[in-house]
Amino acid sequence: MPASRSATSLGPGLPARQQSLRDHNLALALRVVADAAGPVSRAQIAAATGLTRATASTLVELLLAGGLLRETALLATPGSGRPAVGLTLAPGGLGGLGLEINVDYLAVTVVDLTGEVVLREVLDGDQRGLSSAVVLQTAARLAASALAEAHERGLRVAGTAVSVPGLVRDGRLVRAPNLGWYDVDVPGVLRREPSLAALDLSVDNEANDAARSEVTALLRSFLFVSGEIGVGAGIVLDGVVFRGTRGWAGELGHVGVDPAGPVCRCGARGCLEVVAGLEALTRTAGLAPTQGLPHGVALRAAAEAGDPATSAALEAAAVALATALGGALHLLDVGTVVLGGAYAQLAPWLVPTLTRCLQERLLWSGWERPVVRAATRGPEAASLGGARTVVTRLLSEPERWLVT
Amino acid sequence: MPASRSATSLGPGLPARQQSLRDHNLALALRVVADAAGPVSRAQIAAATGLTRATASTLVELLLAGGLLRETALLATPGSGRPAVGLTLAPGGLGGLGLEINVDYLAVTVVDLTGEVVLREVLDGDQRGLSSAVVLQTAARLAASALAEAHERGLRVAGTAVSVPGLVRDGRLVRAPNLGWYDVDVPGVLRREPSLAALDLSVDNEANDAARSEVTALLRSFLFVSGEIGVGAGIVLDGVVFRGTRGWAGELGHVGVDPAGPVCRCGARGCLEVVAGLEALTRTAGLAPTQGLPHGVALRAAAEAGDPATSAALEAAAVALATALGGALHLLDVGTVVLGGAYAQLAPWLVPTLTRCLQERLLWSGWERPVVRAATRGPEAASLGGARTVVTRLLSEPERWLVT
DNA sequence: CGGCATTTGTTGACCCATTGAACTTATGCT
DNA sequence: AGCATAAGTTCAATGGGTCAACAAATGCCG
Repeated sequence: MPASRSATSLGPGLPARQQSLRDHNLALALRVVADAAGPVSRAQIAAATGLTRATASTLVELLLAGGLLRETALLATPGSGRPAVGLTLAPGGLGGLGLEINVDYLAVTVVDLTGEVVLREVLDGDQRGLSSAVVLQTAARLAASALAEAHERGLRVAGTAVSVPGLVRDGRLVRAPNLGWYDVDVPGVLRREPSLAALDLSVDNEANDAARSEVTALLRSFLFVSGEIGVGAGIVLDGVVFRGTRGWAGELGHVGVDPAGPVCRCGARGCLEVVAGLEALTRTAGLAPTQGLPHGVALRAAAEAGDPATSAALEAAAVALATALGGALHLLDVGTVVLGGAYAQLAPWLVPTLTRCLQERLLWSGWERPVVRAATRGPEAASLGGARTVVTRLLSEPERWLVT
Repeated sequence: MPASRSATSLGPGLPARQQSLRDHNLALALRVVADAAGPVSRAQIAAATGLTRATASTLVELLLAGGLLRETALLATPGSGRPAVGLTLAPGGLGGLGLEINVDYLAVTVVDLTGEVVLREVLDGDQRGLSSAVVLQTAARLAASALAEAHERGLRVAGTAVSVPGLVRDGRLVRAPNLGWYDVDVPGVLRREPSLAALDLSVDNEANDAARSEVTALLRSFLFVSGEIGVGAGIVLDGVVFRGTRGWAGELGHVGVDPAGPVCRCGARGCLEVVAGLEALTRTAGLAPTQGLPHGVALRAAAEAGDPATSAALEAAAVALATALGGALHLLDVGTVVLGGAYAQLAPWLVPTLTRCLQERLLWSGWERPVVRAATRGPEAASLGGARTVVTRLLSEPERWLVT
């Protein structure tokens, strides 16, 4: 399995110094441990990286001293020879925090270096109508308490990822229509909470972070489709979210699926969003427009009850989704679709038709089957994905966390 | 302007040695010279890269010895102080060769380190019906003669890029329907020509290489749409062609644009290809199916003559293209479309409608205008793009070309 | 039970690339 | 002519990886 990923120090355009060698090789050694199933020996690190045993040893020494690795029991050696000392990622040493601010809940997740969830909290409640300052203060308190709790358990949080349901540019939330927020300096406001003041904060779109939460060793490239009132996609290529030239990539909702379809709020005709978005689904299913309550819940209930109008609406949505996704998969050459957001709950009714239509549509379905499945995470998805991102970055630049 | 690009030595997963430092910094220094408008001094290289003047000097010394750089006249210094020695890419030293094998012509282009065309030859002639062995032998001879000619002018060709109109996987041409070729070992056959035997040969899809030929310092991310009987796209992101997980990315032709459209040979309904491909265009325009002669020529003639059926057909194609491209631009967050292949010739009739429809469709057209324009290159596009790719790779790993 | 092969991890001399500071070279300005 | 200024070079110092030898810890076999 290729270690892959990227961005291990030595950015292009930057000069390489001796220190860069160290940084690169530290990350390399650390990644071997992170990607391995069980404990790993120094000799195995040397073999896997191509470095000398001598170098591997010194690197491991530094990582141990920095609290990133931990020695475990001896490894069971197959043949004869001196037994190896096992090395694993240090649990409970360093970790990452993810904080999600969404329309009807706030969520926080803390993970350790292994990516395991240490701590999670979801705070339900409709945030619409509240000012951004108030909501962000609540979120900041939530994060601060999680931070304190994590600290109490001996976990140093290395950074925080904030997920928001809107367009992010240079760390600022440009607009979040569903919250009614425009041009909010999210990190700035969060940092007013004293215990967050010094933290390394990064902000990204909620769908991107949710997509990241679905990355596994086996599934590293896929399209994460988030179906809510709007329809968005997180494009994940080899474990990395593709953001496009301006960070606006993944606008699946405004892919045209029917030139004869209804007019969208964007002005065009037959966008996926107006055909298969939750509002359209609810209307086509003949359900009353739900106030406050998420559309997904009502739809799922109706589908479970076997309501024929709802079934027909879901069928039509699946066909439209297949058209849009077929185009996207052809363009990007990706083989897997993960249904997230409200689509995850509706997956049992969407997947069969969607899969069938995609198979009919995709040029390469004769060679490789397209895979469509529901997201595995609920509302904690984005905060988990954010927290994992922090950890991934940590693993790729460990030098920042070594005591000097 | 960011130097960007990528892949300057030190691949992820590989250990970093002292030599890697050298390699990285050599490429860095070389890129400064390559990206600069005029000659550059050692001191400027040092300043631009962040390296010491001492290091910059030794790097330049190596690049001079390797024939990659050349000293020019002194630079006009603005103030006082010792005048600087100018450095430029060595013209006529190392270069790259691009060879295109297409349905109705063969083409070869040789460029020097600066990307300037040194030599070009196009051999017209329908290749259909001929066996791959025969065609490839002709192509090999063409390349060999270009190689000899270049050699005579003192140019060392560092590598060769072969462009083919079909699906490439691991260097093999899996299938090229328009040529009727299936599973051809292109490099293997080409290497039977003695003077090509030792060359570094790489193979890629013709549309990808044509797309590369449109990359400039100002335009580094765009969608290159190649309209022939099929419709393909080369996705260029920050100067690099995006290939997808299996190398099949850019299949724009089978993006669905009309659920009520005609059935495509892929089995689906309303693919872009059956609505706006050349065959469809010719048919809708009421022109006789042209034998041998490229469809594009007949269409352009009819359009120039003001034939109303042709105008209507082009208008309809532009609308369909806008639907497909709107989706693609939304997904990828790219702002520019370059029309290539036969679309380039038809651009005057396509661009106005296409631009208008895209502006109506794109969410961000209020902030930034989408740009649609015709490709600047004719049949030499792919071979030029291929040759440039060779040079780009050369510039990113200069250590391979330094005498030891 | 003892010697031996085998593998792990460590030590120290060596190599090599970048740094930093001093130095030389070549020009413009006064 | 003298001085300021900037370009390019030299050389000892720094630091990181390699290499080979070695010590440590185990299994195997006689």
